[in-house]
Amino acid sequence: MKKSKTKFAVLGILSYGPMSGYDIKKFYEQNVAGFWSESYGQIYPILKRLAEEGMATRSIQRQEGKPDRHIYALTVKGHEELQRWLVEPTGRQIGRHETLLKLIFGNQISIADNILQIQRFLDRQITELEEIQVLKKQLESQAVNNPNRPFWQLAFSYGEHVNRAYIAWAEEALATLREVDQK
Amino acid sequence: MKKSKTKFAVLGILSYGPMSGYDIKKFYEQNVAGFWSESYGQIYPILKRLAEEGMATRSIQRQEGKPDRHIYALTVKGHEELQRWLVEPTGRQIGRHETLLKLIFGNQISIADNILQIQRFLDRQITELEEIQVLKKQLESQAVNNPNRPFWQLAFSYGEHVNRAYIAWAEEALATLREVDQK
DNA sequence: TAGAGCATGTAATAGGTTACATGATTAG
DNA sequence: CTAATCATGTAACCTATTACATGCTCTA
Repeated sequence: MKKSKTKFAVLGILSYGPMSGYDIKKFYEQNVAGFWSESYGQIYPILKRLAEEGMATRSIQRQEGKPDRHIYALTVKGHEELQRWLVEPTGRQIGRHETLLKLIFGNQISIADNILQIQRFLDRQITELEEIQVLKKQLESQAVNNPNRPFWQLAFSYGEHVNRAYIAWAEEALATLREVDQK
Repeated sequence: MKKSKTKFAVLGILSYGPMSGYDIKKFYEQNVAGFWSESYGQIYPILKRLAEEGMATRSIQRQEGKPDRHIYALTVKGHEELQRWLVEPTGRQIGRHETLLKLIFGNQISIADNILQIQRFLDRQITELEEIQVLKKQLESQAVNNPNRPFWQLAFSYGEHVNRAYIAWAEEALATLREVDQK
């Protein structure tokens, strides 16, 4: 049986403090776009289940002119479940990397088209690196006493390392292909 | 509507030459373990569909003592469909990186447990880097005239770059956490 | 003699996205 | 006046993995 990690992604940000499903979605979109995502279709049913299982409590916050907010807070049981997962060994991940998949079939298209694809990849990675650096600066200026801060710094540092590697590889690959093209 | 790339992964290796569903599975397991995977539950139905749509032809190869092999070969139509996808811009990928997800909740467990998780990650990346280098050496010694070879070299080079970045980050992160631990 | 490799295939199930429904407010 | 933001939730749909069925041969 394959196991979903969405439950833990939800328990995890609830450890930052009580929040709503809407907040959770926003959190993943705005801060973790690089390495995680969740959709409403997953978040809301799981929040409901967590409340039923005693992992979280639900309270309703009324608002004027806006819909009510359903605020979920971690219980001790939910917190223990989160910790159990956090210390558990993480299995090997096999992502699906479309650009690389296309690359190994590169002989079926022209060198120029291959160059174009890698150029697009490179551009995207440059943009992403800039995004990471903006988030990193934001973190550095605020939240000085936030106990989660050192972990976020490590996460952004990860993003920088990996993105720089992507960029270095793409530049090398472009140089190689341009050489092949001229022969 | 979300689009599956399995179809193109299948068309793609058929461009290397006619082969069976079993071969395709083995191919992805043995050569591309790092960035792609496919299961029989996807491969066989898709091969059937490709044959029905005129993207591939099927022939049966009888064997003694072993089951028959159903060999699929690309048609012109299949080849065109593959090329169409290969030149198409690739959208931004949002992978799900479990180690990083755990990291941003690191404040919920001890520093020692965080170190253990990153150490496991580091060990895995070192193993993977070695695997990539074995595959790279294999490629260098054989297949000198294979037109796909340069693309495979780029793919392995990608693997090396990214894995080295993983390793560099993990070592840095471990050093940082060990410092925090001593304070 | 148990298990792995060869080989094809399907059914059950799980995982996840997208579109839709609802409805008020605010910014451009 | 249109679109976005706020906010919750569900249904339809697609994607993908796992387990199972079948059955022969070779290796430990």
